[in-house]
Amino acid sequence: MIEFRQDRPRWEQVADVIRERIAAGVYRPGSRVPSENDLMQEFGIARMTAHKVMRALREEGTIYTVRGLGSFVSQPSDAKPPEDETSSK
Amino acid sequence: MIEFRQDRPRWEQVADVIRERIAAGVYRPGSRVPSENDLMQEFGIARMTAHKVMRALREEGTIYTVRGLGSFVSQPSDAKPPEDETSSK
DNA sequence: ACACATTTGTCCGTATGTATC
DNA sequence: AGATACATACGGACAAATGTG
Repeated sequence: MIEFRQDRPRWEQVADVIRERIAAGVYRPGSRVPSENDLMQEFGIARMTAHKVMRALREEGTIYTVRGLGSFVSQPSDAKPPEDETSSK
Repeated sequence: MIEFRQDRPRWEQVADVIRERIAAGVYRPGSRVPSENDLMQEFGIARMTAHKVMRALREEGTIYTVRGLGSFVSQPSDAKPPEDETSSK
């Protein structure tokens, strides 16, 4: 169990942990990262807080999310799954 | 249609109703209780709320659940049915 | 073997209300 | 007033187990 600092939002601190695990290869490209429910369990946070974590990681391109399935580590070759029809391909 | 009180969670109030019906013999031991879909219809609640109701009743041992089949009233004599492949049949 | 419907398990997206800082 | 955090609640979607045809 991690200790939450008082001077920074919890969702940022949890996002840091996930980011570190990806960098360390604990979660590899294409594999699933913990669900919001998992984060709730592991870090003892509410669902909305866990949701903020995933949204932050998604918006920076670290992960991508499939509704009803889960979130996955982005592939280095395909960091941002495209909402991009103009320049891709 | 029941009236939901504002001071208690809906899933608790629905669980109360199911519990009362079991106590009254409306749903008897071994017989099926309404599915989550049924609860959605009857009480006008969302599926996740219905799911919470069933989880609460399951965790207190009032019912047991078989995925793909439904949930059933626990037998007083057999409150928690084992996964038993050796002696069944 | 296959398709289909039903049901539960699990997932994410979102909104509201409350409390705290 | 605003940001953070929690609990509740609704909605939509995919997966797996079960039973029937």
